[in-house]
Amino acid sequence: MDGWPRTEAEALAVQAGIRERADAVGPGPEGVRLIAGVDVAYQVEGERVAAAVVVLDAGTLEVVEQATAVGEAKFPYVPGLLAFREIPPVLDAMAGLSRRPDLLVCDGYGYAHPRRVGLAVHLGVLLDLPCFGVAKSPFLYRHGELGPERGATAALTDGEEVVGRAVRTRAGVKPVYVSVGHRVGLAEACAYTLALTAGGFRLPESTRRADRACRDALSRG
DNA sequence: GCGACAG
DNA sequence: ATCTTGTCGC
Repeated sequence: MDGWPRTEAEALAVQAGIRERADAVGPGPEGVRLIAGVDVAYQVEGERVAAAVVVLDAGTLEVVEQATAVGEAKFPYVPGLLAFREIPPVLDAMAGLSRRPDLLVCDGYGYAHPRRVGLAVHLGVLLDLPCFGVAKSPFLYRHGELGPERGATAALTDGEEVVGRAVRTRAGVKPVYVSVGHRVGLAEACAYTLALTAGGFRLPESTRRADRACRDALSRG
């Protein structure tokens, strides 16, 4: 990672450029066969980080391939600048894949971001791959009530603007927060989220697998 | 200015 | 994110 930002000011400038390159949420990719989950784990004290990309068969949700990478964190955690901390190790892991996924699912936000350049937008643009994010908390945003059944949704808003959707992936359990990243529409991202949680867990199978993989990689290597 | 704040 | 065992519940 050569010209990676080192200061917040540099990161903000990079974000502005990424936002300009972000694809205006079109209809999305056709014939998606490979869906990849992305996640990063950190070590308590040190700078060590581990990233994992796990590729699933879109039809069966079985793991097709996975790659991990361990290294040193190159940016601190700053709300709104999470991408600068997570992307370097993720790109390293991506380089280890033999096949290019058709769609990426990130653990965090995309468009639902103070400047509309969350992790899923940033990663999608850099790799030029369809990408969206699924977060576990609403961050700065709000949403109305949604039914208790699996599949219920409510708009996630920032003032008047809809930035994503709260999606109940499991009956009676706290919803997940889906937002668009790059080259995928919100409705489609939500549909993929439900398909990826058909197994009964709150989080997408893709991020569950990636979460486990990067933790293992961190504890071993 | 102060606190809150995806992971 | 991470520090953390057992435990209550379907």
